[in-house]
Order: sequence, then C-alpha cells, then structure tokens
Amino acid sequence: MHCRLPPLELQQFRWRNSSSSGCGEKGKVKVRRKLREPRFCFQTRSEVDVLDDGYKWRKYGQKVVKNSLHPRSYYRCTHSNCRVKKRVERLSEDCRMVITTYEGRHNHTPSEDSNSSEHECFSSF
DNA sequence: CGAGTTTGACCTGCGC
DNA sequence: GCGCAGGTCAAACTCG
Repeated sequence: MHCRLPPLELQQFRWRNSSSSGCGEKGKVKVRRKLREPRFCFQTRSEVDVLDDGYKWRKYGQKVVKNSLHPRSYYRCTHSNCRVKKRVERLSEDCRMVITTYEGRHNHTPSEDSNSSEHECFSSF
C-alpha cells in the first residue's frame, strides 16, 4: 500500500502576484487564487524520477528541501489548456522511493490519445 | 529553429 | 520585524 500521504499537505499553496516593481504595465496584481485544486499524493518505488503516465511534463524548477537530502523537482503539463502541476520528491531514507504529487486535474487526454484512459482512480480530495 | 532542461534570483508565508 | 524554507519564473543553453 503505497498510498500513505506524506506531511506535504501541511504546505500551503501561494501564487506569486506579478507585482514587479517598474512594470506598471502589469496591472494584474490580483492574486492568482489561493489554489483550491485537489491534490493527489503518490508514493512509488522507481529508479526514475518521472513516471511516464501518458502525459508530457516540462520541468520548471528544482529546489532542495530540508526534509529530504535530495532535490525536489517541479513539473508542469505542457498542454496550454492544462495547468496541472507535478511535484517529484525523493525519499532520503530510500533513494529508490519517489513521491509524486499531482496538483490539479488533466482536462485533456494523455499524449497517447489512444483512448480516454480514465485512470482517475485517484482518491478525489 | 523549437521545445525542453538547467540554474539562479526573487517573492511570499510562517515561525520565532 | 526578521529570518528561513519553499515555490515559481525567466534567461541561457542543449539536444533533436
């Protein structure tokens, strides 16, 4: 049963408001929502960081967290209409164990497009 | 040439 | 109020 939820849920999501000084043209100072999308945490034991779930992910950041001795990777769905994000963290105790946290829901079919694989059996938050 | 990856800088929230 | 930790973006670089 690798469905245990790590203490990641304690973290809150915040969006950076484009309040770049000097860029008065921005105007979009309104916060991008506190992000109320569901989250799906998965703990998988794999040698690879990214699991090919059928979607295309683009890495947009990497940070080292104190909780883990390994850096955490941040991925984003390449689809323009899909703002789903994925967080991949490696356990310090088990470098073979990776925690994949999905944020949001895909509003499109996987890149394969072979069939609408409704593998959304994720525990709806 | 384009998409994707990498790395650093910057910002925000929370704890002390 | 300040410092720390975590998260995101943007510019530059690389590979296909």
